[in-house]
Amino acid sequence: MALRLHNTLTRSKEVFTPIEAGKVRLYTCGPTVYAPAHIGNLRTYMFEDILRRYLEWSGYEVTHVMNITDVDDKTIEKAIAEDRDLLEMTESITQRFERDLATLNILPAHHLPRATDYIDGMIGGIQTLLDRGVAYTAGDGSVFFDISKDAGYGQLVNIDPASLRQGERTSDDDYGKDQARDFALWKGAKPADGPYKWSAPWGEGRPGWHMECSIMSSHFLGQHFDIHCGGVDNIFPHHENELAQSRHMFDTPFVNFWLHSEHLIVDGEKMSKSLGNFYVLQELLDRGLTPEALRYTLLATHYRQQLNFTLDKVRESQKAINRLKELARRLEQVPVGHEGQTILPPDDQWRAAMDSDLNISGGLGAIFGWAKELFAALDREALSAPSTGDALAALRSYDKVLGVIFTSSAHANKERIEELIKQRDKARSDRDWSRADSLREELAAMGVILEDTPEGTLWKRG
RNA sequence: GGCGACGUACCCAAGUGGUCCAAGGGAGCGGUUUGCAAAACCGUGAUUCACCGGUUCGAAUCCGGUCGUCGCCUCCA
Repeated sequence: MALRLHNTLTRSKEVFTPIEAGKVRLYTCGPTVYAPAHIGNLRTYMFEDILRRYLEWSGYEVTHVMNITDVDDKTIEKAIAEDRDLLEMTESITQRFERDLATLNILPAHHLPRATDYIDGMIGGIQTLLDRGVAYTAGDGSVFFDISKDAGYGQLVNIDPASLRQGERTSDDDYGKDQARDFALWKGAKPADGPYKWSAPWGEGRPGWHMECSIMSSHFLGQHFDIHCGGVDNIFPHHENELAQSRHMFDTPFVNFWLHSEHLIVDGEKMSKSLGNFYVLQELLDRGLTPEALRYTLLATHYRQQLNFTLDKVRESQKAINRLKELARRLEQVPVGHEGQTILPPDDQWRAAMDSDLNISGGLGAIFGWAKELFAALDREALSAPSTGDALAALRSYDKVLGVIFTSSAHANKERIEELIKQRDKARSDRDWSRADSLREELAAMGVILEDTPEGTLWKRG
């Protein structure tokens, strides 16, 4: 059985074979740091996290690079509007971004290069394209890539290059393109850019937004690497252009697998600021939703399917996670040496599902089906000690990918909650049921659900 | 207009030619358990996979058509 991934380049599932045995070089498109990430952005990073974790779970050594776009129209515009230094602003947003990922238990990339640190490399790349005759300078100091020189142009997005050149939107562009969809490798400096410009042989300005990914990916991963990811909106023009320029800058194939995640929509509609259904992580946490429940919600829908994000779905996710956490707790209590039946973990089912283009629903189905058997055996006190150990180990193993069961996220109000529970336990031992019940209601109002067990009172978030 | 995805029980969702008279999660109902709960367990849920037609011994799964939903094509994950 082998891992198969859907390659946008061929629009089909292909068996994944790394360039270098046992190792995977992975590049994922990171954020443009002009505003905090919204839940839709985070969906894509969650998909990439599952991809990376599953590759690692399968035994690959992964090198993961994510770019930080810290110079483009939006970042410059915002810095100037707020009268802040560009790098100071982008750095603070980048740090918030990293905190958001950590909150959701998304593994940080091994390298997080900032575009502004690689401008010299980008200038060198553009020079190569000029030298090779596939790029040209425009009157204002800009440099454009000539797509008519690229026979493969349009392959990723699946459109005929001829139709692109007949595009009717040519005149929209401020820069002097002489062909419809030629794209900017370098943007000549404009007054609106303020101090944010760099010197190049053909004039002052800044890199076009596709160039950074070619240069930074090749810097860390080589000119030919395994997987490049992003959201579907990146397919065109960003990745198409990145592929075109890389193909001509480098003398090797560029990327073997292009993977793209579908968008997240909210309550059935596209998320947008104008519709007012625009969620940022912190707002969701402020509503009392837990990081684990949000993580589960974002990972439980297959990455090539639109994810309809609703608050109900997050609540369902919380319950699903609670079930697995409860299973772990029960397994930990089985006495050593206990006799009983053997129940094997569903490793084959889990692997078969995940190997099929990361079929997470199938994988979760396997885990929950197995969980049901374990609970039934545990209730009958009929699970053998070896099976218990295997089950716990398997649960920990699956959670290396899922990242929602054995988490120890800091809970707000934890001390207050535990104090109230202590008072209630006292009331219960005094058989003061009305006081015990009112304390339980008070805790319920805080979103805390109690479980009285022979081993004491447990609590969890609802 | 071009490109693409999708339509499976009350909701979410896997399954892509027979082992499916269709996984799993959530909600519901009845029962066990519990001081009461919670959690867990037992039982209960689609004779059916948007609709119509076709291929086949056999289709949720393949082909054609119809209807519907959504996305990309412009900055956007």
